[in-house]
Amino acid sequence: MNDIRLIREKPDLMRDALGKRQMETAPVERLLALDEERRAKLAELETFRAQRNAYSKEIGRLADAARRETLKDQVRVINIQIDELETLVGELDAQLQEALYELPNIPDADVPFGKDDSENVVVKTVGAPREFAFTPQPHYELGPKLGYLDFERGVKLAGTRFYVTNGLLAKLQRSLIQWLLDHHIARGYREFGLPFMVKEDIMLGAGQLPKFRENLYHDVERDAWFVPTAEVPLTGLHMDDILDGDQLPLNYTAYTPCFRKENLAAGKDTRGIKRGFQFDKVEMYKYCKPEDSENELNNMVADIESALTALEIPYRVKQLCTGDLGFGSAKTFDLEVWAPGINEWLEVSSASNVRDFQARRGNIRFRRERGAKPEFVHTLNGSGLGIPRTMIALIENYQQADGSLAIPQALREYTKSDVIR
RNA sequence: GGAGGGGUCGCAUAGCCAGGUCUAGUGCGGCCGCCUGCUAAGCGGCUCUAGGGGGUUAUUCCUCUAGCGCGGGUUCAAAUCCCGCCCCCUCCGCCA
Repeated sequence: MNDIRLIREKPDLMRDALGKRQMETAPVERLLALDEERRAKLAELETFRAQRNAYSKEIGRLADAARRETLKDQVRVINIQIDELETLVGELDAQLQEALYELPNIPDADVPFGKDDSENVVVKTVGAPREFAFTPQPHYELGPKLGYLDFERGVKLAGTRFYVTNGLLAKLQRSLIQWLLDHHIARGYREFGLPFMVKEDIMLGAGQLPKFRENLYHDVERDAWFVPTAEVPLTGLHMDDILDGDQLPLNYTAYTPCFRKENLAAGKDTRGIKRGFQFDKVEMYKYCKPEDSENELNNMVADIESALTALEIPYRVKQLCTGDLGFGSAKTFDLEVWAPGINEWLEVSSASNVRDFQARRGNIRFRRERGAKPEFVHTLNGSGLGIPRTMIALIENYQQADGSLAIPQALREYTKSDVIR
């Protein structure tokens, strides 16, 4: 959510941001009109309330019964006005809120302009794709051949877009999660074990609702929503808090499964384990001071890169252009790994500086020092990493001519073996 | 699932039964000042959040509104009375 005062005072910033994102600017005009009307009515309402407070106080003091009754009558009249105005202001508030929710974050000045994902910019490519002496197989053939990846039983248990792993592949996946967490912890992140369901107001505060309602699983009886990413509970941790400025930045990491309803047509995008209704992810998250967020985004990207480097898989870093930037993000880098079997770059991480967009909505603030006014923190999030796609990269990059898989050096401590066959 | 107790300005508490100087008191903590070789003590003052209006527009300032777990209701007026919900504690029952 953007700052209404900023939009009020500098509407061109918002119009410009929408233009860069290839979006209509009409919502800004509607918002400005709403805001002006709301403030006018609010002033009116508050004047009446001040009047009522004064009269009520006087009634309490008056000894004369007749005069008391006269004043009571006057307040009753005022109360009719107040009721009307309260209803009106309430409606305007709701509309304003809704209008604010519809406006995306303002892209940073250094985000390249572009109309869509075709204009994202590859910032760097690290590691050359491995040369194979044989034709590398896609993971969805290799896995089942090894007997450790079972699509049929996934469907049997939970329907389309689910799968089952077993044996060494299941262990490799668990090892990967554990290694990633330990890797981040060693670089200064604190691990969290989180609920995989959250209440609706946490979803709202994290910005998943109302926008992504149709993509979320939830229990209608209990106000419990399955998390689509650990970013949601990690944001929720400090909602309505006023953090101590000295403690910032806070670097958090957590493993959770992620649940997303995405009704895609069957095809290239849903083949294999690339896009399930449930997937595992290790998430990274930062709360920091506004002046530090740009640098912290670079730090986070470096942290993700160090994981990919240690896993020894070729990757590239892409900066998203204005037209492809996520709704809440001011600046985003995607990290993609090379998958030689399916022959494509796979997004395993997306690291974003959200600035105060999420903090304002979730009311997450900090105080620079005792007595100072609370300010909104900046938040950043990034995957570190998405597990299924990283698994695809591991399986396809580490496959050997005999159909077995080598285990990356970094993970052997966890898997207690160096090959899967 | 049943019975009882509780949720108040950072922390601890008072206020609620008997609605109105509650502008929510007190203690602790914290900040500023005074006093004092130093420290401590003592004395005085200050202490939350959000929003609106006015004045300057760089900050300071003046004023109003709202907030006592959340949401409704009664009333001229609600921390206080009524209804619903949430959370915490104790005990009983059930259960992995």
